[in-house]
Amino acid sequence: MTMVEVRRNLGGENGNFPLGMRVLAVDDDPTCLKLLDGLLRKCQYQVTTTSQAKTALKMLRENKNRFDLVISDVHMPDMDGFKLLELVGLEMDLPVIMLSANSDTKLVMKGITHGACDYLVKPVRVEELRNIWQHVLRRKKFDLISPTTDETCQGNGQSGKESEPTDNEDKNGKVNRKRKEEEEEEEEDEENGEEIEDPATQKKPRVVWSIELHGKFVAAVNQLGIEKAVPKRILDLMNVEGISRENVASHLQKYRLYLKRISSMTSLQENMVGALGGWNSSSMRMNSLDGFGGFQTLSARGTLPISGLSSYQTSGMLGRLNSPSGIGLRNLSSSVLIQPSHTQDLSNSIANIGKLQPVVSPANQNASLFHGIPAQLELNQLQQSKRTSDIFDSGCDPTIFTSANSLLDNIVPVGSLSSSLPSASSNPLFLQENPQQTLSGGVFGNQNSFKVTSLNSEPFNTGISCSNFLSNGRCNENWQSTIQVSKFPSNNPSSLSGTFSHDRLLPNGMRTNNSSSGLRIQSSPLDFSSTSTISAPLGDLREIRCQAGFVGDVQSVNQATNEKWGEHKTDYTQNSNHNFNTLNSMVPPNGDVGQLSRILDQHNGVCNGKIDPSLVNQSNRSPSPLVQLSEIEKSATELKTRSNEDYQSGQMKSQGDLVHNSYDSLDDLMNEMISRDQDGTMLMDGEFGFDAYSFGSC
DNA sequence: TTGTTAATAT
DNA sequence: GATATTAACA
Repeated sequence: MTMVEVRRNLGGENGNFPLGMRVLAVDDDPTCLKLLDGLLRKCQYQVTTTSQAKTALKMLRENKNRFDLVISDVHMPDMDGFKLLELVGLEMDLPVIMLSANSDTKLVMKGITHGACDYLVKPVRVEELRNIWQHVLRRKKFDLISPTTDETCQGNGQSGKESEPTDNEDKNGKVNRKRKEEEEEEEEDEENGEEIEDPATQKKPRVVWSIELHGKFVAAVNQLGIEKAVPKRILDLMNVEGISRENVASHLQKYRLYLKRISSMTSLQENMVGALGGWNSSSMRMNSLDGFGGFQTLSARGTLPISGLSSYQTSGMLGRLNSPSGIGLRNLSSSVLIQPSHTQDLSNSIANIGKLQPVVSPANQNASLFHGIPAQLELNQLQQSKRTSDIFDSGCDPTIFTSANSLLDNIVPVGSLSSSLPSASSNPLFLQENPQQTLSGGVFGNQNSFKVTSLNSEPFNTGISCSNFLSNGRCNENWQSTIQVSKFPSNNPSSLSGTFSHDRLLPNGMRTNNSSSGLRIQSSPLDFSSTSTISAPLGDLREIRCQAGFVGDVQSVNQATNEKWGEHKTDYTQNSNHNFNTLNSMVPPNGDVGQLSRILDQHNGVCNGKIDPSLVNQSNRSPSPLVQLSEIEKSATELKTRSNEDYQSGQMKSQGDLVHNSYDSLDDLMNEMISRDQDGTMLMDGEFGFDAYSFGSC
């Protein structure tokens, strides 16, 4: 309804509002009433008079639309003016003007608070009556704008009608007063047109953390290192206008919670694995271990497609042992930084986080990422398929593969790795070896689940951090940073259940003992958008015994490296956040994908005869099932026969799928895992859960 | 002032 | 419930 229409209605038949406005005048004093009548008529109002309040009320009730406004004396014998005011307000919601010779402020206040739209003091002047129409207009306008409020008012009136006047009075008074205030505001707006809001009350525009913005945020955080990432610095690094320190602080808060959640998920996963059985007593000890090379990356649920496999190895280990470590990344259009690190120098590593940045050119990513990886993948897959056999029972699982289910709500199907791999907009993470890292002894020394002989007790620490930012829609879900750090547990002779016999060499160059080694795949019940796993290289391992305790590696590592986090009130230490930092820091600023292939090559070379660990850790779902190496090897060999390109371009299918299905043959497994498009590129299954693989060793 | 956390708003 | 803003506190 337009204002014109409102005024037409207000004007009644003639449409010349306020001319002809229908006014009911109530006053017990005939003289005053007569005078009032005359004045109102002088204003060309349509006037009805009565000397009795009850009569007035009756008239109003008979036809609620008969009058536009009521003018009532306060003091009347049959009914108090305020009572009439109240009832009118409740029942008709007509504007009521109080009239009284008493100009006492309290009385005026009472009238207004009880809902009177005006309070006139006798003798009333025509000038005052000339503008009373505005109350009608205002009331009508208000009704149109806020029918609900009016409705409420009416409702209150109805309900309170029978109750004590005092109760109703207060209630009504408030309502009416509020209305009055609103009316005044409206009036102001009308008068001032577009009034400038008070800067003090003006709300800040809501900051939407777009992907780009978040990307800058994460970049800044990475650059600073999570430890030093404080709102102000982040803001400075982001160099974005329009956001305040508070905004950043808020986002940082959320980001931290996110990381924490991830970490807790990891812990949960570990715990579940341990609790699910399949782990013998010795394996249970793994919790006490510093953690063995298995680690996984987690990503927030969101839309991170991940595709990419890379392997890395610790530099120290590589140099000496050439033992390869593999990392599986499933991150398309996301940035992932992975770098092995040594536990001992976490602080330094963290400081270097900022240096980590994805550095792979899209063109090369495909090849480089997958180069040399196939074997490991194969192992994983094979093991998964063969999961029915319990390798752990046999006693040795040097290598652990960890895969986490995808948390991603949206998984982006990848047409091909090359296409899916980081584009200019995406920040793929890549594993890089850190040549500078040196192994320091002691890591393996105390490991229960894992025994390595000839390791020299060198600490082995690997870490991966992945940060994935997808370009797809939701920013919050795009936090795909995952971090995993794994430390190789020190070897604990007591925990050794067997010796690795290096009888067989896996296609990827890994040697495994049929009886003692197996792949173990760990899948997390939790969805991880991206998971990456790293296999810890076991350089000089002559004997390796593995217990199915790799799952706990991450946790143990965290504990080992949590000194810094411990400083925080929040428990970051237990989570992967810490790891994340470490990993990031470890990643060489300029690492290139080429390293992956190189690493892989090394891996092949190193593994020969030296490493057996091949456990694929299939997370919670089936912790115990293990695949025997022999079978794995066989499968792996078959896989190897396939073109290398296929492997490189291939992507893993969700682990979940794999888990649920047992494969009788390699082909089945492969089919299940990989779908290809016409170009021969692998297609990522929408429910792809195979986000990460971690290789415990070799 | 700044950072962190919790409460509150959207 | 997820996010963002704001308040409160160290």
